[in-house]
Amino acid sequence: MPTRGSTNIAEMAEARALPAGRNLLFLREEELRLAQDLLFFGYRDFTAGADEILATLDMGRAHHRVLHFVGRRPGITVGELLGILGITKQSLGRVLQPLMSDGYVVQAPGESDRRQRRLTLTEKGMALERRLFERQRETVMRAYREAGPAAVEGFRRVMRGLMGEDAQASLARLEGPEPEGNRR
Amino acid sequence: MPTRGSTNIAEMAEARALPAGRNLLFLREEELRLAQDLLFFGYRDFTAGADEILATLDMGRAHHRVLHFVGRRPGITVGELLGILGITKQSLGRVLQPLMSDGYVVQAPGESDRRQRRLTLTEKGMALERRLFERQRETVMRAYREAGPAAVEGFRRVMRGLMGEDAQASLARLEGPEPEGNRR
DNA sequence: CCATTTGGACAGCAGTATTGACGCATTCGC
DNA sequence: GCGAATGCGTCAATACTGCTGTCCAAATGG
Repeated sequence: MPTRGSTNIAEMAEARALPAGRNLLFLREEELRLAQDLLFFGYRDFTAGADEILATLDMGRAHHRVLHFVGRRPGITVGELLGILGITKQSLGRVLQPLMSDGYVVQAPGESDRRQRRLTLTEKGMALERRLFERQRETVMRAYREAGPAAVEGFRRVMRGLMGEDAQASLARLEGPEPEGNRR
Repeated sequence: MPTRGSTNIAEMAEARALPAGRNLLFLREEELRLAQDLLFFGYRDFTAGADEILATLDMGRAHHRVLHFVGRRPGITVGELLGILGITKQSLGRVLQPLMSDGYVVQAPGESDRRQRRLTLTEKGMALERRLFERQRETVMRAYREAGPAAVEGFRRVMRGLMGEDAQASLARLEGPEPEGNRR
């Protein structure tokens, strides 16, 4: 039973014996381990700043996500938001209700379909979203500046590739043009 | 009260009026919004595959992280692990205890300092870690292949930049050489 | 008119993380 | 050698986010 450094994972020893050249068809052991580490640390620290602000308001990341996506798509319906976030109606309800009763978000019936509740940030909601946004801007701006424009483009390409089809579709919709007269 | 596309965030209209050229000193509004979206969707989908496997074993991401870092640093002490994960002793205890009692991880007193509990994966632990690893390899490999080697390098640079100092130090230690005879 | 869609609401459960306090064994420093 | 510091485990209470399941109301659309 191994208890020390070089364990008996055969593949690991094998992978380490390979030359340093990149072989993207067979992702080397160390390359993936590094990707795992980078994503863990990077995502954690990316969210850390906003989390601090949110904690003072008795909110969490889920609240931020709602503020973010409602801010990005004013007039979004509950159903669309659920699709983007990938959570259940009940989970959304628990963060959306407080956001509305605290005056960060307002809802209005859809014009063509009055079952819908179109969500919009209030002035208060925009102010908070902007505060969180500015906090994260510092983090991302520093990373982008240090890495350079070419690296930024590469970062975007890889992150897109990590997404599943659903997320890529959601992102395309977010980036895309505003739907006609907000009628979804 | 705005309910439609162009809200009254003055900066947004201003930013959108700028030419497309990158200005890294002043990160344009849309660039950061995109970064936020990419990180949210990308990280979520990156972890989704492993999460499925973990759910069948009544485990969560926290268990995976322990398996990952103990696998990366066999003989790591509890304190070092706490430093890397950035969580409290209590939180770690709740996932580490089950992992030990289920035979995924074993602990042994340190040789030079017997207060320490050095953690190591068992065969069973290595097998599970590998299974989770292989699942994520598919996701990352696809993203890397589609993006290309240059993009991968850029991705790494940006992710490193997102990390705070502590995380960068932790990562350097993980990537760095095995400490002498495992004596920390 | 009725099935479907959209959304709200209630109850209960699980996983992850927190703070604070206490206890024990071991090691370090003077 | 002895007190202080370190490494670790544990108890209790709490918060946030997600899940499942059930039920209900309003509006839409054949």
